[in-house]
Amino acid sequence: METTTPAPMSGRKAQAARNDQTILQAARAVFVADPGAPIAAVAERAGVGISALYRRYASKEILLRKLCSDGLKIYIAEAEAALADERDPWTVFADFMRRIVDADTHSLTLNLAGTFAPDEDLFRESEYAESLAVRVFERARDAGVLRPGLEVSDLSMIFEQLAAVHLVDEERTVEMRHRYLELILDGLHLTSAEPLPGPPPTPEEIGRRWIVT
Amino acid sequence: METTTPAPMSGRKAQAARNDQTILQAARAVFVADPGAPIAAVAERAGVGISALYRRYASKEILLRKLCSDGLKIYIAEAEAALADERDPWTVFADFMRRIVDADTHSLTLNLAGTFAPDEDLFRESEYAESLAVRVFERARDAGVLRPGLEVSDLSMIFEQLAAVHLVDEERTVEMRHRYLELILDGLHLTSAEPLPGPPPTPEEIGRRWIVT
DNA sequence: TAACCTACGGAACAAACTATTCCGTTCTAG
DNA sequence: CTAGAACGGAATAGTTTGTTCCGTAGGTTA
Repeated sequence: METTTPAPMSGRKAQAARNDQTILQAARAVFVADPGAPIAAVAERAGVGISALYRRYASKEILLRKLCSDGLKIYIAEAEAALADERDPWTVFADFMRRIVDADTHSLTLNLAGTFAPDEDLFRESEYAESLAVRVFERARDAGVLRPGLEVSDLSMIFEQLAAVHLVDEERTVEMRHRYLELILDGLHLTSAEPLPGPPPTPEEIGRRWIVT
Repeated sequence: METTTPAPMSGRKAQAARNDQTILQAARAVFVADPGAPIAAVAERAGVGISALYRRYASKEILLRKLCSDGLKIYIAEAEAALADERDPWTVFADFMRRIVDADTHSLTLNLAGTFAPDEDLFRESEYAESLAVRVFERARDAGVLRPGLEVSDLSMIFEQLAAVHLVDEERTVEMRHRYLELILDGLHLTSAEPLPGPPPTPEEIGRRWIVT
């Protein structure tokens, strides 16, 4: 007899499936708080043994890549959603930024840059994500709702700045990030203001930080 | 016979005095780039041996405190200069922020929070610096040149965000920080805009991050 | 039920790293 | 010429951490 309920919620398989999630969440939380954290800290936070980790990820580096890759997938999904959004260009753009800040996809980027060797796959995903970001940005710029002189690469830098906001309480941290995001959005929306000083970061300047030494 | 020239620029003493500077600069550069850097990295960057370091600072922690303390002294000097500045309130305030970003006093703060136990002296200096910042801020607020709802504690958070901007080239990094500082300043100067969302960080939330675990 | 296999907990291991100490050397002042 | 300040850098001793290994428990199948 077959049921539509996915799994009896007990049984070894279900437990393992749940651990899949728990471990990834724990890993994210731990590495965002401390990029150099030992793998044992992840296991502890997840409430599992170390071997439960190694069963899933053959090495720390592979786990790190997985986390980054997941972050990119979220970023991609949000960017695609923004491109499908029919509301007025500024609202779409601002909401995109708000959702990225909510998803906190840049905390790992910021902390882990240079600590592990990017994958071939990771590289491809990253390129694709960037190409979507370009389209989201250009749509706003072409609609004339952005301050002159801005570039897509400014977005990366802004996301990273916001990811640097850190209080001990996680919920308050998110609140604070939104506080400063609104401040920045107001600055970005000043369509008749002077361009910002200094040439914007080049894609190369942004990418070079990922090279492992 | 006594000369007014401070030192013959050769001799062991002069060399040592020069090393004092070199070592501090090197330490700053190294720890800003990597807060967990080994002390040997500082020596190498300074082009001296390890014992030249230990002759001056009995331990890594003491060196770290020295760096922090120096940063605070600069901050204090800039704040005092701002309080003595007679130009219009907004210019004074904005220039204060620009100079703090130039001095880069928050890179260490941001990176080192929680990695060493603050001194009694350090604590006092920090309190004094904060009290000055309050006065600089309140002068601007009372003059009505700030967006409503802002608090002094917002300044700390903003400085830390800007300190998170990092490219490989140091000069470009400073340039980028100024780019985003102008963006933020425009937001802060929107005197008739809506207050920012979420309660501002409390002094306690900001200070708690310094507790060593 | 019995054999078997998956997922797991966590101790044990080995490699790497790093703050600090120590000793021989160099250079200068007197 | 000599005492000693300043130094370079190897050696030390302790800690940290990624990964492996082995024994166990629960579920599955025949």
